[in-house]
Amino acid sequence: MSMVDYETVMSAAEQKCIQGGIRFTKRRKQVLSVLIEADVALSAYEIAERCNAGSDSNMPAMSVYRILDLFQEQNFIHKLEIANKYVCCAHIACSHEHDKSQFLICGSCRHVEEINLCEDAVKALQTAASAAGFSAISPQLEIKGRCAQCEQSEGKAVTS
Amino acid sequence: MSMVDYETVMSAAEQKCIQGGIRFTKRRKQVLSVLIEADVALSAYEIAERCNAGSDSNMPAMSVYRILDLFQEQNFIHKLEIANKYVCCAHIACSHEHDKSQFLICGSCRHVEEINLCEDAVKALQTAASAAGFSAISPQLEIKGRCAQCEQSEGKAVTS
DNA sequence: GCCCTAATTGATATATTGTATCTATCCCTT
DNA sequence: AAGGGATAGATACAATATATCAATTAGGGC
Repeated sequence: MSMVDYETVMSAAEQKCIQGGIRFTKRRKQVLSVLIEADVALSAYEIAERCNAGSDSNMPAMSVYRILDLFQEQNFIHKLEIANKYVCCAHIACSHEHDKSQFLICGSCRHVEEINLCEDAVKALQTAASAAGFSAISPQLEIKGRCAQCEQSEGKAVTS
Repeated sequence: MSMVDYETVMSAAEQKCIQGGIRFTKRRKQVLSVLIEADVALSAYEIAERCNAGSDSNMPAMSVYRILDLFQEQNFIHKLEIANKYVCCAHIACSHEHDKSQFLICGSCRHVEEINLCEDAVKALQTAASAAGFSAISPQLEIKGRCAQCEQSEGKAVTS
C-alpha cells in the first residue's frame, strides 16, 4: 500500500469516520497507519506488534481485532481469508470501486497484489455461480498463485 | 459428496495408495469415510469428532491433520482455505480433472458446491494474473457467495 | 519366520488466530 | 456537570494448527 499517499489516505479516513458518526481515535489511527505503511498483508498480531514496536504504546491484540472489524465495515481495509491477513484498501481516498476487489496472493511469499478483473471474467464467474444455485457472489475474490519473484527463485509448486 | 458411490471411491483411493507406495490404514480409511459421507465441508476437529462418534475409536485431532496433509498431496481432498474446512474431491474415482477445482462457498451457512468454470473464465483470470506479474494461479479457486436457500430465508448481506 | 528399516501412529506441548464478556473510561449532548 | 453511548482495557477461553519425540506397526530381505 506504499503506493498511496499517507496523508491523503489518513485524512480521507478521518472524513469518512466523521460522516459516519464514528471517532477516528488514536488507536484507530495507529492501526490504519501500520496498514498504510506496510507493503505486505499483515495478521492481526503482526499489526499489534508493529503498533508497539519501539514505543510506549501497548496495543492489545483484542483491540486490533475490534478495530479491524470496524475498518472492514467502513471499507477501509480488506481481510484476505485465504491468508488470514489484512490489507489497506487501495481506494480509501477515491470515491469509486469500493465494492469490487480482487486479490492475487502468492502461495510462497504471501505477497499480495490488488487487481481489476475485466467485466467479462466477473460475469463468467457470476454465471457459473448462478448455474450452481448461488444467487450472488462476494465482490471480493481471492486468487492464490505464484508471484514472478518466487517463480524465478525456486522451482517448488504452488501450495494448492 | 453423497453423490458419489462410497465403495467406488474407497477402492479407488486404496488403489492409488498402493500405486503410490503408501498404506491405506484403518485411520486413513476412517477419515476418508467421514469425508465421503459428509454432505458439508468439515473442519479437522469435526472430522475427529465424527470418527469418534459412538465407537470405541479414539482419533486424535493430531492424526487427522497428518492424514489430511497426506490426502491433499494425493489429491483425495481439497482444503477450503476461506472456511478452514475440508471436502472430499469429487473426482477421486475418475481419471481426469484432478487439477482444476473451483468451489462456491456460502458465506452464511458455509454450504459448498464444487463447480466447473468454463475455459474462458479461467483464461481471463490467468490473463489478469499474468498482467500483475503472477506467473501462475492455483488450480483451486474459492469463491464466496450466497446460496439460494440462504438468499430465500433471510435478507442479510454476504459477509465479505 | 526373524530382523531391520521406514512408515505410521501416539502423546504431549505449544503456537496462532479469533471470540466472549465484563468493566472502565472517554467524549458528546443536553 | 451529568447522563449515556461509544470506545478501550482486561481477562478468559475457544478454535485451528504445528512441533517434537517416543512407541508401534508393517513390509522386504535374509
